[in-house]
Amino acid sequence: MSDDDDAIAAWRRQQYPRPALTVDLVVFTVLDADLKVLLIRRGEAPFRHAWALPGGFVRVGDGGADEGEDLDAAAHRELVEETGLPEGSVFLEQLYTFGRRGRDPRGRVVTVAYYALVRPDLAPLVTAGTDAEHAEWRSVAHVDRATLAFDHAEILDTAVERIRGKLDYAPIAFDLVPATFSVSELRAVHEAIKGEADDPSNFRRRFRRMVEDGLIEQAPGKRITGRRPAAVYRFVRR
Amino acid sequence: MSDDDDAIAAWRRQQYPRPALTVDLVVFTVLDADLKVLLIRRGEAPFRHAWALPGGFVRVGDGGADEGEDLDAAAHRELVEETGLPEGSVFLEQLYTFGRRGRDPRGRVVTVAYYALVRPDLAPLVTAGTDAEHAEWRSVAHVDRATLAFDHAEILDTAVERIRGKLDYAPIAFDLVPATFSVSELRAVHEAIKGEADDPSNFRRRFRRMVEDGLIEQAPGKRITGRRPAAVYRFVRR
DNA sequence: CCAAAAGTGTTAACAGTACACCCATGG
DNA sequence: CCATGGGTGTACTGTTAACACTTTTGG
Repeated sequence: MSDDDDAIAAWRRQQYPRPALTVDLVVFTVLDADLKVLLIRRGEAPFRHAWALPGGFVRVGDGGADEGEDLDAAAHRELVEETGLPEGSVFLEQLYTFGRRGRDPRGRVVTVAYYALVRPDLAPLVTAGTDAEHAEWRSVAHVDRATLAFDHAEILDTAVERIRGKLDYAPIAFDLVPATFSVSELRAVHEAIKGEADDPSNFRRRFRRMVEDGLIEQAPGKRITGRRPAAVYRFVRR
Repeated sequence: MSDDDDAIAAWRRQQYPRPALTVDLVVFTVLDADLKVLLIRRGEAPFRHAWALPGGFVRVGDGGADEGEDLDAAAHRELVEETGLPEGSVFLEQLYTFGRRGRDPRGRVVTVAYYALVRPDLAPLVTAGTDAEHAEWRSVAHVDRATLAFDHAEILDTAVERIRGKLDYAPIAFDLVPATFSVSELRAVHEAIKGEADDPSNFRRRFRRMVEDGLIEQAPGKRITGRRPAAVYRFVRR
């Protein structure tokens, strides 16, 4: 294929200007029936000392032997670096790509945003990690959009919109509860994401339907809360 | 902000390797009750003579006075360049970003894919344009995925999946019919996208509800088809 | 008159909403 | 014994799927 090789060589000589490429992560969890997002306090300019989403540059390779990493791999790597959570324990999906010029004062930086869902039993491990002093779970409702670095307010709002929409037709709530959960724990997740109360009785019917459909199965034991113990269930992965 | 300026200068000297950045377009229309996608026959290596999605490089700027263009602007520009259709006559939305290493033999190229919806009365103008000989509307059902350039088969399938999903909750079908349309014309669009028949009577009921909700209003005149003439309607933009 | 599409109507099944009510437990 | 959340039931409403039927046109 010397035809191709020629074209490739010519193309490399041409050297169009290229943007820097990053991935940013919107990492959610639900704690105390409240939707939280993981924010990092920046240690360096620009936006030094401001709160920002975790993220970093995509390893792109040198165009030769080093081929770099896939976008998804970059997102996974950043997730592990910033949270310390084991690979595979967290739901991760591409959200949207933000490339407005001027969104980064350092120059043209395009970012591929991902969102992640962390189970609440893993959430405390994140802020207990090596980056303890500058990573924090913050209530999505109370985050001050105006002080977030870059265009991260827009990214955050896009991610919230996405999980609100997906909640109705995709089983994402199961990534925000422990491996076993009670009916009201799952309902609390729905309420935290939607931001409004959900009739316990009606939610229970939808829950029962999922059991009948084999999406959920009952697990042994009971959840002891100080009130009446609740049955616990687990999500059936397929 | 000399703190920022220092950081910016230091960052520019660092010069991480950067990927090339393109936008690719999945341009849909519906002709003869069949979902079509616009394909281009490539004139240059790699994948010379293969069919591909239209697209091109994002103008990124030189990091100085030239700031380049936004991603959406790049997609709009490519759309105009490749279809010749007037700005604003076509629905355009970001789809997904594909950045698998090895997806382009020339090196690391990340592409932000967009999808577009072209009204059928405008569709013939596209293939009649200056690029007439190498742009073609092809039936989505019959496109040979295996011979498409790059990872464009994957991009196409992602776009089809997207519009199938959105059809149920977003008014995208109105971007695939002329300014005025009959009930069965709109139904034909739904059927073309879903790929299955839709009960005419039940579709009519949903249609009537949209009229009652003010989403659609009746337009003067009738659609003469050779059979019984049908009432025509128009979408009410809000 | 016949084929075909426009257009109307009916039914049963199902899913969502609102609400009343009983049950089990810790304090 | 009582406050609280777990858990059950029910009446009402709206939506969907399936299908029978009438109307209007061109050939």
